[in-house]
Amino acid sequence: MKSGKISNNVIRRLPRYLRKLDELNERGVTRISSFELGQQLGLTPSQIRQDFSCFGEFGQQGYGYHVSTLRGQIASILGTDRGYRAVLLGVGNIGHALMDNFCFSEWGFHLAAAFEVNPAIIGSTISGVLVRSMDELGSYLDENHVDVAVLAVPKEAAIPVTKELEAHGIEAIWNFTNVELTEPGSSTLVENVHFSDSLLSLSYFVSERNDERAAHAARAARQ
Amino acid sequence: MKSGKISNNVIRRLPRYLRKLDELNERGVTRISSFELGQQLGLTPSQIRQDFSCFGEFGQQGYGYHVSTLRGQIASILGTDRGYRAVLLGVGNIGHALMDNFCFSEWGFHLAAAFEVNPAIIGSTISGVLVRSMDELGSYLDENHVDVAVLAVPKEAAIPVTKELEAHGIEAIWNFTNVELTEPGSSTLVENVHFSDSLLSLSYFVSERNDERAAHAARAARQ
DNA sequence: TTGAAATTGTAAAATAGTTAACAAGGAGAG
DNA sequence: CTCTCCTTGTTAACTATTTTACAATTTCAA
Repeated sequence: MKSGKISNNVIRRLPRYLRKLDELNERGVTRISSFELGQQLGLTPSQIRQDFSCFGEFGQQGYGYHVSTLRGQIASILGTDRGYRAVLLGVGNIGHALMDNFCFSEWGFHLAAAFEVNPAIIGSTISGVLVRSMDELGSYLDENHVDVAVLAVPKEAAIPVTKELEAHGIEAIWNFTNVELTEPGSSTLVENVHFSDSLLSLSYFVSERNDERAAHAARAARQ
Repeated sequence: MKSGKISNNVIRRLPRYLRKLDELNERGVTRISSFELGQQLGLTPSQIRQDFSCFGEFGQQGYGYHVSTLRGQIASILGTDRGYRAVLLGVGNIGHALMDNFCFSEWGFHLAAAFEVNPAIIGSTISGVLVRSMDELGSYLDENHVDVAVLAVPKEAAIPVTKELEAHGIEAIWNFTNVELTEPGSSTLVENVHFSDSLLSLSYFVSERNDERAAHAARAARQ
């Protein structure tokens, strides 16, 4: 078992492993080798073994990995058994969609409250979660332990709301705004979901493929 | 200027550069050095210069980079000036939120149509885009050139809809479902927006921090 | 019970990515 | 116009990540 700091790349692969293991579980697969897991995920078997070995010895020689056991171990590494509490800031389209569709509890999170400025929806309950006034945010955070804030407010509100969150002890933000929250000095953990970054990457790969095809066609035409 | 394949890491940083340059533009900043850009993004100046140098020489010695020129060059590298056409599959919460809130045109995309199975919303127009029946998908794709499909259907529909998209010539998918679409054999470009992966990574980092604190507290108590 | 086949965990090698260092050239003050 | 300072692009050194290779161990068929 490797010790010391685990690399970011490894961490980012863990949720993918978890997702695949869930799928295998559902399909009734009880054991899997690093070779087959690699095939299904497009990774090399050694990378998978190397990744797992950062955290312990989860497999068995000559057998492979027991799917549901491994699933549990990865889930635990990711902290899904710690019962983290979250609050949602901003019940606009995205916030609302998260409340309706995203199953926080599936990943061990409890969405305890939501906060909005629009009086039309303050006081309503969405998917079992009460929407409170943004004015109550500070006092709520003072009185309740919250591990993660889900930031889904409009662009303009992102910085002021973040400041208030930090002032009331929030140390982790799941950021759905397009704003770069990561401040040089700050120790707050920020995880960004930047839709536009994702689409732009795809745009690059599409362009690259188109360019390659055009170049190929041009070469063919010249001969 | 470097030649050959550009690394994935570089591509993933380009949208962040673009975002920062847009912000600088709005603030009226006209020039910036790699040093200052690095400060603001938490990257080293050499990495920034190295990244840009993959695509050409955009700076000027003794001066730095001209913000709006550089912005345009990166936007062009990412393909935002190619007028890609997109269609949306699934007008549920996420799909609807994308139509209302995500500004496709800001990134050079044109959202040409949306497709749904729910008869209650088929025929309606959302943010200027007509919602069509999913039954029309195949014929629409045969008659209209589409570069990217935005997949926001329920989990169960992800695979069949993807198969139909591919059967009608779609080669790039922006995937909002929690399903792993990347098939070993397929050449379709898939860009995933897996909310749960993102939250789980954050969960890991929160857990890591908590563990470090607990260990620190235990060490302090022992003395 | 035995032995071939399978599969892990890890050390070492190979590859990839990041940072440091610096020559070259332009900006800007006087 | 000249001189100093600034900042780039790029090469080389360094660091990190991935892959290869293999001893150790277990499974499973006969």
